[in-house]
Amino acid sequence: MRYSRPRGTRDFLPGEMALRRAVEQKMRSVFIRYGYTEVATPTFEHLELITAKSGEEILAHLYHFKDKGGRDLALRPELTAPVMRLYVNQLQNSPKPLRLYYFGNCFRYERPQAGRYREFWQAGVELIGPASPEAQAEVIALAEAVLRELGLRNYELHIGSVGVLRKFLAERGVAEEEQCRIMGIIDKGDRELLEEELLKLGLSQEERSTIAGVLELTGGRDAVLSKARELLGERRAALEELLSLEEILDALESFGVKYSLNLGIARGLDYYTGMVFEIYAPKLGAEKQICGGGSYSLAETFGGKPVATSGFAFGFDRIMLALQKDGVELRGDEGVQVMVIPFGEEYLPKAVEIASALRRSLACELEVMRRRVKRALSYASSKGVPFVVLVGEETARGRVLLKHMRSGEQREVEIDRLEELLLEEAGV
RNA sequence: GCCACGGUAGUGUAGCCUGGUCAGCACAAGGGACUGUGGAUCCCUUAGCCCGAGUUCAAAUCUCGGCCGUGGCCCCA
Repeated sequence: MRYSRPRGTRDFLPGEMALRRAVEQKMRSVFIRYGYTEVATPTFEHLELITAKSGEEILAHLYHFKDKGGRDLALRPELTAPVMRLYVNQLQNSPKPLRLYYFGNCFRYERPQAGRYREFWQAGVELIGPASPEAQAEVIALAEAVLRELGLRNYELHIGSVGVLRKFLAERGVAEEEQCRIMGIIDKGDRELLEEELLKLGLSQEERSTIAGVLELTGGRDAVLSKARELLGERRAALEELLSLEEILDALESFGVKYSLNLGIARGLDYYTGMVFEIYAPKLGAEKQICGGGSYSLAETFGGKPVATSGFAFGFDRIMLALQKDGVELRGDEGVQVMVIPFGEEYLPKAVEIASALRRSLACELEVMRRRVKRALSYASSKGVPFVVLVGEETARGRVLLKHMRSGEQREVEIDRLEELLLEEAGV
């Protein structure tokens, strides 16, 4: 009986895995250079952690189950909440700012499609402590730096603020829960339903059209900001949010990041509070969002002291797709550098000895199928192994044959010098 | 949640419309020709009709359902 993969999951073969690791390495390297250190959290968490403040959209697609002790558990649908739980549990008293990065698989029960899987990978960061504009600007700049260093060319950064609207609603006495629901409707883009719901909340015609107007605002910084100020009039709390967004944008100037403003961005997660941003790779079509982030509040939700937090997550699989569509050349690991082949079984022990020695510094494969030299060489050749060490009667003189596969050139060398010669010639 | 198209060895495919040869081919893989030398040739071997029901004397082929895949809508990463 053969078994197929569960729906929406993928197998990664060596070729693809090498590329994924290469991209992952590059991402890590940028995170590290911005001062971030890695954390990891469990693949599953208590259901309540996930349901606490994720939003309906996430809950509808959750993988949840009971374990043998009757506990309600869920596979993580994203990583910000688990990382903040980790922070509240164990890192609250560490020096600020705290910069954490992570990389992990997440699960959502959705209809699979190009760039959308039930198991997918996210890579992201959380910056905990600073509330300053420059801190938030740096988070955006970091996301952009990663994409730039990966060599991605076609992407758009959109910055907005859920704070402006939330404060607008709060000023009108709308409870936080209701705000979340409204933001969810905005996120879905159903403007009719939005109008209806705002009416139910008792908002006046003027207030409703102000909200609709703000949501439409997209484009360059100055135009959007002045229009937004005009629309918001005397609503102080909302204006304050707008001002703090402006400060972030000012800070972003020095980072040299290009963006467009979009006050219609709502985000599907309920924990965002202020600045939000999304990055799109237009070539990916429907699943074009490759990054999402912003400033949020979760520490209190998990029983911690309030603390300023912001972060983002990349959809790793979508980044891979975007790089591919952009024609970015990726180079994976080299693979096997040298293969050791004995001339018959009597030389096998010596071959094992030599391979073991080479493995101190080289990726070395030993012929273990007792194939004829001819077949073994054919294998090495088709696998693209650059060097072969042939172990035979020359061992009596402490020597072996070193063959360069590309040129076909071959010479007798001392076993003791083998590693040194290979390191030299392979340039590794 | 909705819509369209698809599913034949590991991979790529022929056959399906017009049911009826042991389901054909290529590549890959393992072995041999060829007991110390690869990218060549020849031979052999391994390996397949997604699952289930129905129609029929007979189903890879027709019908229905399911599963899976690809893409679109919606939403997210």
